[in-house]
Amino acid sequence: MSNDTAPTYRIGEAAARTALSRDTLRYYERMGLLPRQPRTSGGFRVYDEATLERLLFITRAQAVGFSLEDIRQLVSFDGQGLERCGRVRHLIATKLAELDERLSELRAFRRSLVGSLRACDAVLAGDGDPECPVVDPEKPLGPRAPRERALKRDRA
Amino acid sequence: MSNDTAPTYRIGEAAARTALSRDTLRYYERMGLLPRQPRTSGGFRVYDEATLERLLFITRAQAVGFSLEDIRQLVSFDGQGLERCGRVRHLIATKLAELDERLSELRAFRRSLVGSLRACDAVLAGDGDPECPVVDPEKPLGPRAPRERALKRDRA
DNA sequence: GTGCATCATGGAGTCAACTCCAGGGTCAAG
DNA sequence: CTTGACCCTGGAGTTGACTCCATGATGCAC
Repeated sequence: MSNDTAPTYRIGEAAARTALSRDTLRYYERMGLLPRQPRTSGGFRVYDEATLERLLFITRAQAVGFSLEDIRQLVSFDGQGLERCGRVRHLIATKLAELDERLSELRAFRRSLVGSLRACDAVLAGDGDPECPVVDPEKPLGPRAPRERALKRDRA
Repeated sequence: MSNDTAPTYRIGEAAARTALSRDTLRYYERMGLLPRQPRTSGGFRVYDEATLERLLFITRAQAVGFSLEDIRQLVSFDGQGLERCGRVRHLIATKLAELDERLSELRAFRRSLVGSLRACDAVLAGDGDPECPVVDPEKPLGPRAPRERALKRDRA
């Protein structure tokens, strides 16, 4: 039998693999987004692959606009059985509806951005007045990444 | 000649019409998201329709994930002429690219949510183990509205 | 010309989500 | 068995985006 036990990581590795900071991992644990992680005899947190998955899930959820509290509610249903599953289903359905609303907002905003881009091009091509149409009556705006999570070292 | 001058509003009306608070309007002005508004002789801010449009634009931009700083950059190019338009175009193009990335994140997340919903349904229908698949290895999450901006009165 | 709602300003407070820090263990290498 | 990298906890600090407050002026109705 090959000795392929599932790999585990300490907080530094886990942080590197999830592109979060060590402090953020500890913070998530305090906030209940992760259960208290198992520790080594010396007290070091140990992360397994499933937990890293969970962290990536959290990151994606955040990136699309959920608060940590929202996320906590979803992942903290750590009871067992069908009754829990029913509640989770309900939560997910709710979140899905919210997501769809956000999606259509995003699309509407995208349309207005494209419109502005074209208006800009028209102005730059010399058609009409040299008034950039973005900053005046009908101006669209651009999106932005949810957060700069740059893994700054934790008191190296 | 009919006396149809464009309507203007004081801050309370403007706040009501944009579903923002008075304080938020003042805050946006301080932060440079709006130019300093014209005042009545008594010093009261006056808002016109174009400004309300701008506020709605800001709200939409925020709802899809932009920071006020992002938005400020876009709306503060209040110079004139083609050179400004070129810069604005560049900014918009950048934001558009970011937006598309966010859109695909959202769609990916949506897929994972739908998958979880189906997994929940399967469990609830009695197929397989009664282990809700959401909270374990492969759990998706739901989205959330950007912010609850409920127009609390400004020291009514 | 007196009320009363509405407004102004400057500054302090709040909340979420981190981020940093001090003081002190753990552990693998040499 | 010392050293340097890494980790622990508890708590304070930071940033963005508001929100609230005290004090005082406006403005329209009666």
